[in-house]
Amino acid sequence: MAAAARRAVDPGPDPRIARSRQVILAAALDELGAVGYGGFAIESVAARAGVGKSTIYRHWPDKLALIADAFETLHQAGGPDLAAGTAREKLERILRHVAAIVADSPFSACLPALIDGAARDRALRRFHHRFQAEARRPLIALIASGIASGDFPAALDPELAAEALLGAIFFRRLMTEKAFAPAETGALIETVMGPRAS
Amino acid sequence: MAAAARRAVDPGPDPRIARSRQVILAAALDELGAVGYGGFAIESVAARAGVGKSTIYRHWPDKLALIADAFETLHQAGGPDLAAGTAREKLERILRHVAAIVADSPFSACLPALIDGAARDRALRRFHHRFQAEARRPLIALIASGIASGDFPAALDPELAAEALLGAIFFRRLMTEKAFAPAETGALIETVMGPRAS
DNA sequence: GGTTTTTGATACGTTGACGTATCGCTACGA
DNA sequence: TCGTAGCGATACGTCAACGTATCAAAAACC
Repeated sequence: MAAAARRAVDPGPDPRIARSRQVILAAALDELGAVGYGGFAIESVAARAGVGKSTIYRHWPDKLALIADAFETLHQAGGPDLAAGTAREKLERILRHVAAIVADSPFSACLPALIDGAARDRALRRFHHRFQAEARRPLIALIASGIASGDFPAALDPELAAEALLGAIFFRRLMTEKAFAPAETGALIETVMGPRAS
Repeated sequence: MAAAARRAVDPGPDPRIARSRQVILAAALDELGAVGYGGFAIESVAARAGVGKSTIYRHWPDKLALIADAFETLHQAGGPDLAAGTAREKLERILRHVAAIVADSPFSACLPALIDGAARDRALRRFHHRFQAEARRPLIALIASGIASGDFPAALDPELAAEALLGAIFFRRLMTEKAFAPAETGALIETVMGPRAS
């Protein structure tokens, strides 16, 4: 019980552990972006991280566990401020943020690997879908409230509109060679949500 | 020159060759759908096809060549008839067709593998982008002509509208658990293209 | 300063896939 | 009917990654 008691009191047993986990997870994300889900290799992660292979196996039981943990680190919250402005202005702020992340970020780099992994692994698929559903909930709510306040056309279906807006951004990233630029956000909103009420 | 002369006269040198290629390509597509780009294994394709591994290497130099050929077979042309109807009706016919294919087809099954492969292999990426650009050209043209004829709002950007429509369908397939149903096509069009002019 | 824990290096056996080679068999084609 | 060309099966050597085990050095802790 001495160890348990000490652990209950002591918050950080050894800084080396946290440091190892952190650098390994970062390297694992690099690996996923570079070679994808199917090409992921523990020995390559160890090399990227500048770490012994044994250190990885001390912290994760196997490859799949590390991949799952790495994908989870991808999702730090924190979008733009939504306090001020009209519904349309808030919408534009959200979509610019999404466009920037989808165009260039660790998330963007790992997106093909995430989609592929979700197609192969049931647990990863559930995680992927669950997270995406949460991520677009505020957008749907914003559109719905914008409809209620008369900022957007009443004929709009909030979910479909959100999927069309996000869909355009993701479609560009995944199916074309030119990612969606933040500067196109205004035009996209005008196309999907109708012209700005003057 | 004797062989060349005979080949110029003889259309089908040996039916076994065509048959082998065909069954192997079909098995390769199955494999891509099942295990993806990174998990693709020639020996597994041979087993799926009920064919000796040596037969595959007789027809393709290596794994990547077979993968590339398999992806190309994915793209048979032939959309819906676009002769009759209003622009809106034609649009709905196209999108229903796309939705059906994206929801369930060999293309749909291989889509994650294609996206992942395009992220890893430069040649595959060029092929993917090129084909997708060709595939959405008629849709963009239809939207543009619909705008010109007054069937769609003049404020619409045809390319952005096409990306929003297709984007919603692909987004559903790749980022959510519920694929886009053909029955939702009408609502999607109303949301993105504005309410039906009465 | 001495003990304990984590770490990096390295070696190990195993597995699975690559791509090659060989060899009867069989189906095609004349 | 006979020669040829494509075929399936199988064995082969190679390689890369898996996950395990061991051990001395370094860092953290007290």
